[in-house]
Amino acid sequence: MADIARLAGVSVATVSRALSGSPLISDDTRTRIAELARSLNYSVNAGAQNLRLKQNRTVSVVVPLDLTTREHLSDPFFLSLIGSLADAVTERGYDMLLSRVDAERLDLAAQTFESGRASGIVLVGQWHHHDQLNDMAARGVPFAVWGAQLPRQLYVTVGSDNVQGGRLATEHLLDQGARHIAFIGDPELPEVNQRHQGYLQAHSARALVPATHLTRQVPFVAELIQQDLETYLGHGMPLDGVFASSDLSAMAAINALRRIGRRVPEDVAVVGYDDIALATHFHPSVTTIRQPIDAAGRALVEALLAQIAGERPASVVLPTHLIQRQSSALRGAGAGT
Amino acid sequence: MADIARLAGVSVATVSRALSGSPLISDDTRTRIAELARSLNYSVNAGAQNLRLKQNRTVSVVVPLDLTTREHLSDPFFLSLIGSLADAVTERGYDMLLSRVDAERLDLAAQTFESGRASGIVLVGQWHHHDQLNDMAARGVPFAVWGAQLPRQLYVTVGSDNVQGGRLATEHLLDQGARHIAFIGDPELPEVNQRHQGYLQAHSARALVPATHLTRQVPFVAELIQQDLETYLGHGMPLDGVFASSDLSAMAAINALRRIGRRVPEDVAVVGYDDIALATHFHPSVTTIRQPIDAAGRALVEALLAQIAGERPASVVLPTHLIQRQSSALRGAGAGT
DNA sequence: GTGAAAGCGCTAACAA
DNA sequence: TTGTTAGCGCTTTCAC
Repeated sequence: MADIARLAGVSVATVSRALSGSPLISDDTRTRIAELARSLNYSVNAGAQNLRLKQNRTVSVVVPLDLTTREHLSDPFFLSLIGSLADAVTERGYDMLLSRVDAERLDLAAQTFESGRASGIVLVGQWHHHDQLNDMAARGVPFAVWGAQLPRQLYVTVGSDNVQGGRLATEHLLDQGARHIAFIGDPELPEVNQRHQGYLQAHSARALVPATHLTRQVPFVAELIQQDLETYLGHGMPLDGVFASSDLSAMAAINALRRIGRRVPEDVAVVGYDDIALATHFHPSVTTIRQPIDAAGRALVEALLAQIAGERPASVVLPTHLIQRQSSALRGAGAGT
Repeated sequence: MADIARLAGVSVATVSRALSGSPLISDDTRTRIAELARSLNYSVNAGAQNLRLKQNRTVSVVVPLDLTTREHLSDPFFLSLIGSLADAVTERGYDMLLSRVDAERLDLAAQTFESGRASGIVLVGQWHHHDQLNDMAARGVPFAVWGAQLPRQLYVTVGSDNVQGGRLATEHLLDQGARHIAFIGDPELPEVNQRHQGYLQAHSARALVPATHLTRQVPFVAELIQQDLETYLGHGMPLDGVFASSDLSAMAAINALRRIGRRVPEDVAVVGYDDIALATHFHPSVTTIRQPIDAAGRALVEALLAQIAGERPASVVLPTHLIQRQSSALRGAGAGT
C-alpha cells in the first residue's frame, strides 16, 4: 500500500480510503489509485485489515473426525452438507475455513474462533458431546451445530425432524405389511436416538410393541452392520422390515440380506435416512427419509451469522419427507422412481 | 495477551516468549503463563501473529463454479476430492480455506493469495482456462491444479493419466467385442480431450477407426446426455459400447439406453471414469477407470507446499486402473463385484 | 531470564 | 479533499 501511495504521489491514508470506496475521495484520485492497484495485482492485506477492524468475515466449518470408525472424510451426506455450506457461506460474502478435529476434543473447535481466525463456527455433527458443546456456548463462542435438539441445550442446532422422520419411515414399513421391523443404528447418538423414538411412536400408534431385540445397536460401519444382521438372522429370528438410520447403513443391510439369501424388497422391506444421491441409483433403489441439504446449509449459516450479530436465534427443525422407492415395496406395491 | 501479562506480573514480551516455547524462559514462569492462558481460553491472535511473522499456514482450495451447468457444489468426485484435500491439508498442519469462484474468472482465485489470506492455492479443475492459469503462474502465484498436463504449461498440475485411462477403457470395450463405441464428453476440456486421445489410440492400435459421429460432444449434464443419445439412436445408428468421460455421465447414458429399450450390458457395454462410490452400487454396477483420490489430495498439497518452499515441483500424473464391473460384461463374461 | 520499544500493514480520528 | 498520527495484537532486537 505504501508503494501505491508513493507511485500515486499521495499518502497511504488516501490509498486506503480510495480502495475502500470512501466518499471523501475525488473520483479522479480514486480511479487513478484503483488502476494502479489493479496493475500491480495488489490486494489489501486481509490480516492487517482484520486486525485493525477487529472484523473478520470468515466462518469456520469443523468436521469432527471419529478416529474409531472412518478416518477419512468420505460420507456422502456430510460431503454434500459441506458443499451446501460452501455455497451458503459464499452467498453471504464470507470465507469458509474447513477443519477437522478429533471428535473427542470438540472443544478444540473453538480455537479457530478464539484465535480470531473466524468469527464463528459451524459444527457438522454433535456426536456424544452435548456437554462439551454446552460449555462452549456458555463461554460465549458463537456456533451452530448440525444435529438434534436436546433438552437443556445452550447452543443452537439445525437438524431434520428426526422423530418425524423415524415415524414416517416406520409407518411406511408397517403400511407395507411389515411386522418385524429392525432398527439399525446407535441410539447413543442424539439424532439416531430421536429416529428411534419415531420408530417406537409409529408402533405404539397402532398398538404395537416392537420386540426389543429388533433394535440393533450398531455404529455406522458397513462391516459391523452386515455382521450383526447375519448373527441376528442366524438365530432364526423373524424379520420382514428394516429401518436403517442412514442410507449407507440401509445399503449395507441390503447387501447383507442378499448375501444371506433374503430378497429385498420381496422378503424384507428396507428404508434408509438422508436421501443421498446414491439412494436413487442403488439396486434396488432405496426408500428413504429426505433431509433437505440445501436448506440445511443455509439455515446453519444464517443461525451462525445471527449469533455473530448478537441475536439469539432459535434452533431449526427442518421437515423430512418420505421418498418412496423400490427397496420397501414389500408386495410389489408402491414402487417409486 | 496484555491481560495475561498483567495477571502474571510480567511483560507481554515474556508472555509471547512463554507461549511460543522460547528456551529463554524459566520453566516456572512458562507453566504459570500456560495455565493462565488455558484458564482464560486464550489463543494467540492468528491475524496479528501472521502480520508480524509474515507467515501464514493456510491453503486456499478454490472450486470453480460453472454458472452454465451446475450451480451447486454436488459432483461426488469433486466432493470427495475436497474431502481428501481437507485430510491432506490437516495432516500437514495447515488450515484450509474453501472458496468458490466463477469459472470464467479463475484469476480471481489468486486474490486469497494476494490478500495474504493463504500462502497458496489448490484449484479443483482447470476448465478451459489454460491461459489465465499461465498468467497467474507468471505472476508468481503459488498454486497447483487438478487437471491435465498441457503443452507450454507454466503451472503445476496433478491429474490422472487420462490418455492411459481412455485407452484402458476403450481396449476393454473392444475386448468385450464392442465395435461401435461412442465417446461421451466435451473434448474441449483438457482432461476429456486426453481421454478421447486414449479412445482413438486404442482403436488405431487395432487398426480400427471409430466413426467420427461416435464422438458425442456433450457437457456433464444428465439431461443433455440422455437427449443426445436418444437422438443418435433415433437415427438408427449402430451402437454396442459407450465410453463416458465420467461415472455420472455413464449412469445418465445407462438410464437413457434403458429407456430406449437397450439392455446394459447385453446390448451395449458401458464404461465410465472416476470410480465414485456410486459406481459400485449402481445397477448395473459401472465398470470404470479409477482415479486415486487419496493420492490426488496428498499430491496436490505436496506440490503446492513445495512451491511455497521455493522449489519447482514437477507435475504429477497418477496411474489409472480399470475396475471391471457389470456394465461392460457384453457377453456375460468378466462381471466384477 | 526478563523488559522496553519498534514495527508488521492497515484504518480512523483529528487537523488542515 | 487530503495528510498526520496513533494503535489493532503480536514478535523480536537490544539492553539490562
